Amino acid sequence: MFDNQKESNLPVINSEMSEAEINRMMENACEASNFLKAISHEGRLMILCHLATGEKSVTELEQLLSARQAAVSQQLARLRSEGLVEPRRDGKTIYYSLTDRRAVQILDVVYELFCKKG
Amino acid sequence: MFDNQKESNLPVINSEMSEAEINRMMENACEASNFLKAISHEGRLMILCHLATGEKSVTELEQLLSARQAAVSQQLARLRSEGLVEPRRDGKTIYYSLTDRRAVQILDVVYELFCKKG
DNA sequence: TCTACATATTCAAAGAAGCTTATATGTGAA
DNA sequence: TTCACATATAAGCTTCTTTGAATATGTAGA
Repeated sequence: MFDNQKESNLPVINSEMSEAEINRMMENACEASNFLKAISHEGRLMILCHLATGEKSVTELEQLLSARQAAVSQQLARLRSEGLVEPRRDGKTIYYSLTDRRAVQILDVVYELFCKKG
Repeated sequence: MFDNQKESNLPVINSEMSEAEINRMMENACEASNFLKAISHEGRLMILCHLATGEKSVTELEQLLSARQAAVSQQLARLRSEGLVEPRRDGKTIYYSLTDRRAVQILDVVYELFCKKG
């Protein structure tokens, strides 16, 4: 096993915590959990990766993911509801871009850990 | 909107990528997606947080999470099957600890983003 | 060996999430 | 206004996930 304390800046959780602190922590965990669920879907993860290189229209994303219109639109709806992306209309087409620096930061780490291995 | 390019080290994904490169990327996305799914469960996320402060027995985790024995054990089984934690037996009790630096790194970022806000 | 304790596993039920098909909305051009 | 295109939403279905209850495994001590 490796030594966590050396690598992590995570706070110590102990029994001296007040109930308020524990509640706040549970809320944070819930929020983080929702965020992670939103990005842990393979299609949505790929969408975020593609958007990280610049805004894309829905049709472009459909092609990049080889997925159907409705499916992509629903995945975008989910990301929108989490505040991770935002739409910009230009005529008939709608372009999506990232709005949340948190998404980019997590993606960076995920990219480090899963794409640069080996 | 903010400028992704300034903040991110993510690679550019363009149409000049070979099929092999795209396949590799899809595999990575799939692997990352599985990893993120494993940690995006509120209970499992809390378990990982608790383990980040040092190994804990199953009973301790049950109390910390106010959850039932079977539920905690199943969550641990999932984390075990993903290779994120490992058990150590000492007499009748079994202690769990983190085994995957990736979990700690993601947790660090998540903690930064969701617990230090405001 | 028998018993008690700690943990794991199995299985069925409940719930959540995702996809497809069909339909609706909004925009530009004729 | 009518049509065509781009996107969004809704409904129904299927599949995955999670949970609780019951049961099994493994260990220590009497």
